[in-house]
Amino acid sequence: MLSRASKYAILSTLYLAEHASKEKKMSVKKIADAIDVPSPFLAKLFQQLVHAKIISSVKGPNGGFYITKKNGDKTVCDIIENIDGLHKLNECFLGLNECDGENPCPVHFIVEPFKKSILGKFRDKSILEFSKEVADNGRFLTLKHLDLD
Amino acid sequence: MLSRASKYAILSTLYLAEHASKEKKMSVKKIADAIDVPSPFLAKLFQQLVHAKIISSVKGPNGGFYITKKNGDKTVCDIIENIDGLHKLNECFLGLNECDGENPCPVHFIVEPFKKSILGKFRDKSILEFSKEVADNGRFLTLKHLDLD
DNA sequence: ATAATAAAAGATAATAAGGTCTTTTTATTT
DNA sequence: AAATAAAAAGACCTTATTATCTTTTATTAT
Ligand code: FES
Ligand code: FES
Repeated sequence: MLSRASKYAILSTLYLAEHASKEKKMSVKKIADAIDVPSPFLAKLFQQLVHAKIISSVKGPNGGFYITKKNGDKTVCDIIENIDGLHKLNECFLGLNECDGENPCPVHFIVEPFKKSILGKFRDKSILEFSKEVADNGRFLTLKHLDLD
Repeated sequence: MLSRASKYAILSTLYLAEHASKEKKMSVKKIADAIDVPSPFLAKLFQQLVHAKIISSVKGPNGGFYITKKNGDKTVCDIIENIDGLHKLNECFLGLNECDGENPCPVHFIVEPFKKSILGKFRDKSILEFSKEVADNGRFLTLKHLDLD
């Protein structure tokens, strides 16, 4: 449904929201290591996100990426829109050209509410709210295999 | 979530279930044309499905593919399992290595019930039942752009 | 000013997914 | 028996995605 690129971008942005700030910027390398994402690839993705004003960046020593209040109002939806395009969230589960009630596939009426629900969450919650939720629940959104024992 | 290959395989098999029988076998070409799927690609997919005894085939003149009662008891789940592998239906929506309640991502509790529900449908309904449902509702499961006016 | 640091930009490479083509085998019809 | 039709098998090509590398530019600390 989402490309790996979008997933990387989402996880990394949430990580950034939780761990960086204007005062404590973070380099791609650090973030990439933390959540186990290929760092040159992430660099590309972050470029796009800066362009879309979803995150901020400063070059040079002590530079790096961070998230301002204003950035934080952006949504996961905005990330997806900029990396994959929103249509990726609205495709028919079985690949029909149109996903709607007019000529629905056999699972449409299961898929439709799910899509509505997830799109809603991605659109209505800001990135900061998402990241707060993650932190409050003590979650680690990393691709690294963690041994949590 | 599902690869295009799986989607093609599912749509084509449902088409086959509705339109072919031991007495009226169908060639790849015909099916591919009907639902607008690349025919050599479909041929490959059908090979795998025959191997997995999900559909049947006979070579030579008036040969082709068809579905027996026994085939018809197979499920969409079986198709997915043979083309993509079932794990494709159980991945984390945001790409985490494990999708479970232990370290869930922010959308896990929306995704989880959806996955359960769709997996249930794919596992409990036979291909014949699915295809009957499609026929009864007068649906066309094709990738061709239909002008339904 | 200079050196160092980190992002931006763009070119390039590797891999995987999707798609096609050719030859072989098997069954059917004439 | 010969011709033909269709699937099986496998090699091959194309495109998109994922990933990396190199150069340039901006910023900061010395
Ligand atoms: S038509 Fe297939 S999911 Fe909506
Ligand atoms: S952990 Fe992300 S969907 Fe289950």
